[in-house]
Amino acid sequence: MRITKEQSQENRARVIDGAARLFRERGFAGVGVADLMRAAGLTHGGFYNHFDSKDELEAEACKQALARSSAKLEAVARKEGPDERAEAMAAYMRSYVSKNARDAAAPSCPMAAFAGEMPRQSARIAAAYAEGLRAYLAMFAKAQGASRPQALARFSMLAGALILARSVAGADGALSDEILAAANVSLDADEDLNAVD
Amino acid sequence: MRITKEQSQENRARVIDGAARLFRERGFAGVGVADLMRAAGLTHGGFYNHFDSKDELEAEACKQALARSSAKLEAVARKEGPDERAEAMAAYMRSYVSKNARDAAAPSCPMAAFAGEMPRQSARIAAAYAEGLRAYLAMFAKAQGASRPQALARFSMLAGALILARSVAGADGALSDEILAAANVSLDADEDLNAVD
DNA sequence: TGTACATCAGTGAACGCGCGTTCACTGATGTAC
DNA sequence: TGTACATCAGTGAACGCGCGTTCACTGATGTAC
Repeated sequence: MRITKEQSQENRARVIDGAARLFRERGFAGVGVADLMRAAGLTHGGFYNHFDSKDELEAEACKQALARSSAKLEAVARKEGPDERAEAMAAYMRSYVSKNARDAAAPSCPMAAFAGEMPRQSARIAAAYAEGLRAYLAMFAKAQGASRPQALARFSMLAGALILARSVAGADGALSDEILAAANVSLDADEDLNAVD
Repeated sequence: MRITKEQSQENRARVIDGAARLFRERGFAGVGVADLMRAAGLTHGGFYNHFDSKDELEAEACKQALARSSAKLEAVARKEGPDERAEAMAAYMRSYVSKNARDAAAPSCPMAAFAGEMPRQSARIAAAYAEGLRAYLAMFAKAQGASRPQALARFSMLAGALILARSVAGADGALSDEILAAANVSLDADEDLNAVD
């Protein structure tokens, strides 16, 4: 049952979209090729018409997920006027460590979701991830307006809080909430500091 | 070839020790039962003489790794005099985000190493991890002497920086170094702040 | 524009491999007398 | 204390399952005339 080229391209895109979500939910090793194709409404046999290997799809999905995160931040960085931008960035950071973000099945932040697995991934995937993280952090620093070390440390704090809060969400909800709350307190303190300057 | 009870207990302990290291290096799913037994100088068949399942060993290894981290911190928290303790804690935190810590094959911090996988682990493992993290964070706050939200945010920053630095260590060493350096700058700033108070 | 043929995205069975787990067996240790 | 037997930690083959990947096949699309 041959299909049109457009349909095929659309199928490929649908596989990547689904993969980006499923990998964030269950990790790379936690999703099989059959799952990935099923999520796009296909059967597993056709997988290799689109990708050399599962590894290639992992790299593609990683690249796409990170690029989309950068794009969201770019919208913040592009705001006219420093006040408006600071406000948008504050909202972005608060939403980053919100309970909604923590409780989403597919983690809202692919950088945080994939970071732990990266040391054990292939060079191809690690390169796609590093490239995406570099671009994201550049945008983060721009949107934040502070010095680059400050921006990196602040993102580290947000990512760490999200990862830690997720890690105990099931077994100790109170501790998880406390970690998120502490991240918000830290953001408050930073805002006050900036207001004084 | 039956062996003494003492030898058997020692074997069990050796399996858990090796597991705590191997799981940190390669993740839970990345180490097989045969690997775990081989690391203790045994063959895979005897595994179930010591553990109900691989899952039980994962929980045991997790518990032990976290308990040892807490014990190290307790040594810091127990220092006499606030100055001596502050100094020891500053050294602890700097070592936490050092290049040595990042480059170790088995991550120095089991909390950071396991966090990303926790949302997908069994209740048994998640409970052991949450219990361990709760104890560790209590000790961290005590050793640091600041408010609990401040302590949680600071640990989030350190853990996030370590995880992110490790995630790109192979593909972008410069970015990885920059992330660690930023964490150190942030620690400097906090120290100055405390010195002023 | 119609027609005949080649192409190739998708299907589902099959392969090979590694893994967690089970099992029959071994033989030194532990124990009952 | 010495002896005979039961126990059980360790061994390595085997099982069953899921996974990534391959393959022969299908039939609608694309293309050459």
